[in-house]
Formats: sequence, structure tokens, C-alpha cells
Amino acid sequence: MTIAETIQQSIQKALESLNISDVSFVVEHPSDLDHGDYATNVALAASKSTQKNPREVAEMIVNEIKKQVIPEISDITIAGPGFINFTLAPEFFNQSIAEILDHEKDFGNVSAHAGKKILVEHSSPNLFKPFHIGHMMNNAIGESLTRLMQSSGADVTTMSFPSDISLGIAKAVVTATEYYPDQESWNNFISMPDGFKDILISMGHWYVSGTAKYENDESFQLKVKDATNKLFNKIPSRELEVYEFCKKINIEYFEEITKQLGSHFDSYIYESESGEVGKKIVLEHTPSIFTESEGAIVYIPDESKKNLNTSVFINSQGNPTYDAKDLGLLSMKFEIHHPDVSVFVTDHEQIPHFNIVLDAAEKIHPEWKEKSIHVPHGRMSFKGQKMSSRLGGVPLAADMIDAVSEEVSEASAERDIDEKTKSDIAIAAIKFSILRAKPGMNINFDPETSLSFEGDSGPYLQYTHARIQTLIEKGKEQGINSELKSGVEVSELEKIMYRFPEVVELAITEYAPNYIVTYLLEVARSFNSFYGSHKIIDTDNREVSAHRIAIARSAQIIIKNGLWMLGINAPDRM
RNA sequence: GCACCUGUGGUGAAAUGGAUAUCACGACUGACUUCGGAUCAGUUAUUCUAGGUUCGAGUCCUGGCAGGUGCACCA
Repeated sequence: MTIAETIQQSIQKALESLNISDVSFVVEHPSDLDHGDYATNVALAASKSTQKNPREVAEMIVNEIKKQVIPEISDITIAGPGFINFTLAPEFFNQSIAEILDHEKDFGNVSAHAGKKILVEHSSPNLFKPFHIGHMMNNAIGESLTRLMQSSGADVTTMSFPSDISLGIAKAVVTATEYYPDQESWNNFISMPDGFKDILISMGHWYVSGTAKYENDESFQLKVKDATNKLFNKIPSRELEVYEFCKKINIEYFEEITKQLGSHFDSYIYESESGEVGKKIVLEHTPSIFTESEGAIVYIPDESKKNLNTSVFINSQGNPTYDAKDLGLLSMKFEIHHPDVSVFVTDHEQIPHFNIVLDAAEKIHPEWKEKSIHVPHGRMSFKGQKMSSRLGGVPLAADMIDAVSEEVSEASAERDIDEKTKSDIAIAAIKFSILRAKPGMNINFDPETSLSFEGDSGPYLQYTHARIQTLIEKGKEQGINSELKSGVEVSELEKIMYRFPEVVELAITEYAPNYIVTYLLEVARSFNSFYGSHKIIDTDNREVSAHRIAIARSAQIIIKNGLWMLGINAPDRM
């Protein structure tokens, strides 16, 4: 039983002996540590039914609780409008430090989803749009959610849903065949030296210029229509050949960059596959759920659902739109992986789209909606420029990492840091600025504050971790190793460290990594304050010094584990 | 037009319906000083607005205002 549950029970007992019933109350951490370690609003909640003033009720309850013996509690006070505050005994904190040191890597793992199967889909790329900073945002959140789910005791499968077929892609393919009309010029193009990245960039250009040309060029439109047919139906042709090649190198690139960002994908479902499945499902449920309209097949939501619009699932050409593709995806996810919870991360502009798809899906298979968790994310702006992949000119993820890494080099010129660490710091800076805000919010990446070792930043957390590492090593040199001593004054740091698993649990149930970020900052700040006011390595007072090293080591474990949950590495030296 | 999301110090963010709205950056006072670039105390807010529910509202409800996004054959 946790200490919070113990307190909860003791209050319940007190209420029973006072004959007060039907009161709902909470036991929580007060916002201010001066108010103790736990607080309850029970007296405020009970004041109405007892017709007494809250402080009076509080006094009665406290008297009852004091009759029970709870060794972990050293003090109970009444404060403010009638809150009852509990202060924990020093032994409790020593015990919790011992627990952190003992569990080490596992500290923070909880059992919120023990025994469950969870599927996480994120970082879904578009084959002709290179991995840009929007994908990076999606990846940061998706990867962190993946790791949080792993920390929840679940069996986690990760997947990505590459957009490999669409009208837009056909436009890009036709544009490519216009640039390189015959086999020879195409072969020259793809074999050019250092071609990999150039090809990817060209693909992005084809996508953008193809979209623009389609607007008002009728002969181009006809070609695209023809190509769409060839691609959807896999008819052997130059278009299909160009397409297959581009698809292959884009997936290779995708795996490379997501690996650099710390992600791994267990499986892929392609839009070209889910489109077929989706189309079949839609046809099977027409006209019962879907309706024919102007040659297309559409979904018309119930009139009571004002926030949903009618949407086309199969266009008049007979091809599935992205609504049908996502419907097919849902069905495949459940058929292949049988998840208890299916999490997926997308840009927030897709919220209305998924509301429609899930509404239709619910009518086909209620669990498809019930078990799905849609986590939308906002957009990242960079130097004030809003990104929009359609318009081009979007910073690529790789370029951004390179640019930030360079800034790291400049900022730490006098320190000898290897390339891997530099990239760890750069990625930490970027991921931190994304994950500190709750998912769904737009964020503004400012390289200057994001790279600062002071203030709220990823590198600040990494730096705190690395500094503790040298402290511990320095202690070892002096023959002082981490060892707890009783009777040492309890620090503020200790009063927040034991809460880590609770924070993890909250982040998991809310699908919100930002709780971890906020908490880690609190730990780091609190450690720095501890560090500033206590001499940690102290050869004149070896026992207290050993105790403080134990505390520092605990903070280091929490920072490391927490950063891991954010998808951020914590180097020992930087 | 309809729908969804967001509005918190100069800036960027935080706050399961709880106590004096928290933190960082910047600016301004002052203390202390370097186990790795600290740390500590203070100044900087009508939480967009008008009502409502509640013992208690930044948080929930209703109406405004402002910004973002989405509304059928693109994804």
C-alpha cells in the first residue's frame, strides 16, 4: 500500500468514527512544500453535510487520525480554509532513496497498462515530401509516447503508415517523367555522385511543382489521371518504375533519420494496402452506412452531430480517398495486432478528419473507435516562419539537426566533445522544446534559449546529469561512496524525488509527455539548489558526504530515466 | 456561414476544481561566491471579456471578442 493510500484509509476511518458519510475527498500533494507532503480537502467537503465550519470539522478529523498510529507521518496540521496537511517522517525519505538506488533503471516504471497490448503509430512519412520539421515534431511526441507506454508495463508495438499512393504522388511522378523522359536520362540522374540526398530534394520539388502545374494545365491533368490509374493498379510502366524507385530510397532515408532520432518501427502498413482494404469495407457497407452521391461514395453523419461534415470515401474515379485509407488502416491495425489500446499521432489539422473516420468506424466495429487514442500535435515555427509543406521552403529535419549541432560546437568550443554527444545535445534541445508543451499546442523553436545550459532546456537537464556523474566519480577518488545515514536533515529534493512514479503514471494516462518535462525541471532545479547550499564531497564529514552522494545519485537516476522517456539521451560527459 | 482548437507577467511555458496563480529567459535591486557553466532574497499579472455553477474557478457551463485550423471527390 502506498503512503497516499494509507492516509486515505486513515481519513476514511476517522470519518466512520465521527459518523460522517457520503463525502468525496482527495489526498494530494499541496502545491507548496511548506504545506507538507500530502494534504486533504476532506474537511471542506464535509463542512456542508455536517453544518459546521471547515476548520472545526478538520480538528475533529485530525483528533481521530491521531488516535491511529502511522509511523510514516511525523506531523499533521490544519491550515488555510480547512486543509489538513501531513508531513512525512525522515525515515520515509531515506527509505524512498534506498528504493530509487535499488531499482535504478526500473525506477519510474509503473503498472498502469500491465498485461495490455498497445500499438503506437507515429512519424508517418509522405513518400514525396522529405522528412521535415513537422515530422520531427510528430516523431518526438510519438517516440516519447512509445517509451511511456513501455514504462507502463504494456507490450508495445510501433508502426508507421507511409503515404505511398495518392493523387499528389501521381503528380510528382508525372513531373519526374517529364524531366527525365527516357530511360537514359533517368539512369543518369539516379546514378549521379552523392545522389541520395539530391534525389530526395528533387522529389520534394516534383511534388510541389506537380501540385502547382495541375491547377491549370489540362494535358498535365490527363497524364496524371493516367498515371494514377497505373499506380493504383500496379500496371507496368515508366511511371510505376520511377515510383517504385522513389519509394525504396525514401523508406531507406526514413529509417536512417528516425534511427538518428532514437526511433525504431516494428512494422509498416502502407496507404496502398490500406486503401484497398478501406475500399472493400466501404463497398460492403454501402448503402447501409455509406451513400452514393454524384458518382462518389460518401459518408453522411447523423444530423445530431453538428461537428461532423459529409466526406468522400471513394471518389468518382473509383479510388479510395484518405478517409477510406484511414478506415482501412483502422481495420488492419486491429486485425493484425489486436491492440487493447491503439495510439496514433498526427498534425492537429487532421482532427476533423479523424472524427469523421472514427464516427463511421464505430458503426462498423465499435472497438475501432473505443480503443483508439488520437494524439494531435501542433506546428513548429522556426525563426518566425510558419511551415507548410505544400508551399515548399520547409526546413528539413536533417538540416535543422545539423544547424543546431553546429551551434553546439560553437557554444562548447573549448570543451572536447565527440560528434555523437553533439548530436545528442542538439536532439535534446529540439525534442525538449517540442515536449515541454502539452501535445496539440503550437511551438516556437528558438535555438538560443533551447541550447542554453541555464534555464529550461534539454541541455540543462543533460548538463545536470553529467555534473552529477563527475561528482560521483570525484567522491570515489576520495573513497566516499553512496551510503545512506539516518538523522540527516531532509532536503526539498528528497521531498519531490519519490513522486516520480506518480508523475509517470499521470503522463501515461493523459498521453502527455510534458508532465515528465515539468517534473524533471523541478528535480534539476531542486538539485542545483541542493548543490549550491551543501558541500557534497566533504572529506571532513565522510558519512554525511556519502549520504549526499546517495541523494545526488538518486537525482541522476531520475533525470536519466525521465529523459529516456522523452527519447533523449543523457551522456555522462558533455 | 458552421464546426473544432487556443487565449495566463515584456517573452516562452506550467498549474487531477483547491491555499498567496508556478517556472525559466530578459530587465531592475541586493547577498554570496567558483565540487562543471552556481546559488539565494526582492521588483515585474485585473489568467481576453460579461455573466453563471461551486464552500472554492485560470480550470466547468452560457454569451461575446481575438488568433489558428477544418468544412465532398488533395492528403
